[in-house]
Amino acid sequence: MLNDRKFKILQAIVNDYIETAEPVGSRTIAKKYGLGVSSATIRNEMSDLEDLGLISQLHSSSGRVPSAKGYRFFVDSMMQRRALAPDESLFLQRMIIENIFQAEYMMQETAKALSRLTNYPAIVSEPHMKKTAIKHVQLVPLDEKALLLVLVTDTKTVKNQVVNLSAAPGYETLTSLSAHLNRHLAGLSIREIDRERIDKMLAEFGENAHVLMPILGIIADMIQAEDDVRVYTSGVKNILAFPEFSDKATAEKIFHALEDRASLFEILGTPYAEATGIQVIIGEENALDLLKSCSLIKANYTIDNQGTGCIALIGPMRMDYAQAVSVLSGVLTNIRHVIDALGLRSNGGTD
Amino acid sequence: MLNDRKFKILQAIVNDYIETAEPVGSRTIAKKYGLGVSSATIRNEMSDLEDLGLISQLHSSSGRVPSAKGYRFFVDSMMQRRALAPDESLFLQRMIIENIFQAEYMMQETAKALSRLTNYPAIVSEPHMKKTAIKHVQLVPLDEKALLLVLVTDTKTVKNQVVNLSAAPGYETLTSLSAHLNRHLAGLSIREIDRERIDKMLAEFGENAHVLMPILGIIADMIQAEDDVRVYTSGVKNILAFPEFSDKATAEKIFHALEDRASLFEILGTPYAEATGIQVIIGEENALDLLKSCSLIKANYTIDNQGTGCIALIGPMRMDYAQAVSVLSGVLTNIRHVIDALGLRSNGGTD
DNA sequence: TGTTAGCACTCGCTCGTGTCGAGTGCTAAC
DNA sequence: GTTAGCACTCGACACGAGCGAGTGCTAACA
Repeated sequence: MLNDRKFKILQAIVNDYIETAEPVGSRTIAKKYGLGVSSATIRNEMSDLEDLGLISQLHSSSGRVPSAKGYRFFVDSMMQRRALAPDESLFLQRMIIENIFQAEYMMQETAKALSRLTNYPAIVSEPHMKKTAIKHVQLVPLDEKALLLVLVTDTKTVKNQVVNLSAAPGYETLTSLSAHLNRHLAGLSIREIDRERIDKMLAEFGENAHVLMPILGIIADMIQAEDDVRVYTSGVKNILAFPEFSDKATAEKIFHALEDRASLFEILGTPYAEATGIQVIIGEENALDLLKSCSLIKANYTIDNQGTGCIALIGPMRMDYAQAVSVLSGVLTNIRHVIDALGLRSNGGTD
Repeated sequence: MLNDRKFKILQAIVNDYIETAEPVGSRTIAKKYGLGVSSATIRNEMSDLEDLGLISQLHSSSGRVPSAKGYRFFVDSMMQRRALAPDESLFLQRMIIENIFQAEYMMQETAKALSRLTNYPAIVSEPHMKKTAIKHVQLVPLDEKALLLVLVTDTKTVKNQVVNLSAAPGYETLTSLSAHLNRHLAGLSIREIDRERIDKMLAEFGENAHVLMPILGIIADMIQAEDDVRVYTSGVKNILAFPEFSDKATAEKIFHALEDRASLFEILGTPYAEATGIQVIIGEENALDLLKSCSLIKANYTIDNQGTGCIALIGPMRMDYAQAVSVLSGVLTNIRHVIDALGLRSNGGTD
């Protein structure tokens, strides 16, 4: 499609513009990217590239800027996947070690790592768990009027909540009630707890039957909350560093969108389970108006039978795609390691 | 010190400048704040106010702007404490109800409420717990190679962590080990767990002695983490809305400071336990260079025998002190209610 | 036929100038 | 003590000239 020289010129324009955020002129290319031809020749080639819609001018005597189509071509055909630098790998490895036993912080930490390494805002969503099941329930004494309910789910997350009662049973009683609860509930999802089972449990609870219903209600709430997908961001302030967002109104809009749960899901797109690998969505390709001047780099990861989560980076169209893609890919590998270590059977898309 | 008319003029200048962020001229005051005198008279009075250092001019023909001294006088002598609006009270009350049983989210929610109600960035730090004691320990089975350790402290926070072992004991064993742990550890702080006690426990653990040391190590870590004071922010993006921070470099510096734990503590100031009531720190009165052009409104709250936490709002010097102070005061009352309800014996400073 | 030097042209950027208006300080009159 | 009037200051804004980076076109050259 493009001869070698046009290819190199387009590459030079994209790279230079990513680096400087200034329109790139023919002389700059001739001097800085030594192709062995004069600026006049480059001008002719640039004119052709413009006819192809790969670059464009802001006004009739300015340098050229890559168009969305140009970025697309760059990403698809000439971007060199960069290997992670040693310190980047180290950073990610350390993150695994620190987080492998704390699944609940992992997503937040992943977002932090992404934005730290790339200086772009990062979004990470938890996998959508289709039907969380109870793995273990434990009642822990607190004081005369309260006990603590600890719930472990099959997704290895742990939740706890204080249960206030007019009179809480003592330690021994709670231990035996915990045993009853586990025998009945372990392995069940919330829908499987039917009338019949509750009746049986009420009978076993005997004089403590009055504590059962509040507990079941709280368990239901907890699982409900667990079924809600959480979503984390990090490094949002980095957008202030990009000249394309120097307009305060734009910056504030993006800040706002990245603070709001609903719009975060809009950005990630639903259903986002379909695609595998790392997707690069450039400018106008974004569904959201707000992001038409941004690029989004995202990837899905899947936990078998439990659903798909999403990690993403947002930047200006002029973002460093090579870096962003390689860091995202490294983080994706990390997530898979952690999921495997936790025994959750990862099925994350290859890239 | 000031005659009645000067008083009113200064008040008008401060109020108008807080509202508009534009230097206030004599005609504006004459027209908008009908004092019954002409602009010329007001000009004479303004000249006197400037001699007193209460207001100043940006250049020789601009309107007047309150000086730091002027704001100080305003706050000390003429600010009218505003009552909370019904919807604000409602908002705060609902927040209590939703959070009273989730002490760990309370601080984050408090910060959110503060910034939501005032549109200023908010900072909330947890009280510094001097010596967290163990209230209850529970071991919960997970699978063949792991168990869950749940720790309840005397501050009513609950922590849990997965303990990985080569072979984890079964349910009955864990129940009896939990009982041993509680008998020995309940009521102790980490320093009180001495060699002698550990030896006794090792003896009681019998064939399961090998799990004790990892568990004690993790408990120590948890309490250590609990002794670390956490600090939360909310609404930082609001600074973008103030013209005084329209300079992107300034905005970014503040963003940065409000993201960094260490600088947050610098902002709150240590030791911050001394003062009671709501403090208003204006411009240059701030110790930190970064905040010399900002104002800080803060208050401490104390939990008996456990230490002091801090809540604060940051804004431009031209901030709405009356609103900020009343909202902060309302939130302070809220915190005391929650602390009382949790049985933590509040001792928060009156204001 | 492809490449290059030269040149006219475009257009954003910067800087100086002029005008406008909000605001002040001073003075004289009430 | 208060006010009207007036000269003065100075930032904001608009306008125009000059500059320079960059382009497109053309003619000459290898």
